[in-house]
Amino acid sequence: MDSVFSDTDTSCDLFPHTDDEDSVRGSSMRGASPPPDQPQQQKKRRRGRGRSDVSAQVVKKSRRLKANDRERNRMHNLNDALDALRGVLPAFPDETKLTKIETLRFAHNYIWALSETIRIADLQAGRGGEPPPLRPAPSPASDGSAGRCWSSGGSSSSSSPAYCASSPGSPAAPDDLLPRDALFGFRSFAMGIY
DNA sequence: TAGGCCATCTGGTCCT
DNA sequence: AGGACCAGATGGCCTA
Repeated sequence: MDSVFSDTDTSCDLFPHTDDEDSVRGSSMRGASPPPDQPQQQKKRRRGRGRSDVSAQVVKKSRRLKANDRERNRMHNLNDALDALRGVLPAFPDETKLTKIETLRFAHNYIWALSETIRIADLQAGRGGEPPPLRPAPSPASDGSAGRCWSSGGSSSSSSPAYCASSPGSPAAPDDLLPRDALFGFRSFAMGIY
């Protein structure tokens, strides 16, 4: 049973990457490591059946090249998905592109912030009272790599960030909902700067 | 120049 | 068996 995000081929559906062009057949190789010329192995083998060894090597090499091509394409799909994710995150027009890790962390925090906004709005609509306290942010530390800034400040759970003043809206267009300062504050917050 | 980020290659492992 | 996924290695580019 694959989840909605089950990989394997869904990414290809969402972000069809024309691998034919941009994975320049075989040797685009920017930082490609030089072919691991296995010298000692070359010298060692070659007893007896030379011919079948050669053909086996040819087969092996062509399999490797195909695998390289697939891997390249897979990474391109991954990057396309990352670009799509960047596209729905709030960003200033003149801002430099988020790195991969920044994009993931930002998205993680952004989702949390939006869900908090919705939760608070629902609660307020329900009883018309004071805004409930924010729940603690999900600790990215649990995912292993992120989050050195999250718990350090401790400001996130007590003081209501600026974005909470806005009404919940489409995640696709938070720029429209937030004043620039609030957006910056929110973004800094969501990026883990606070 | 060091450090960060990235693209690519590669071999291993898991899955279908 | 072949493909997808993953992590390590390598080298290029860019910026402080």
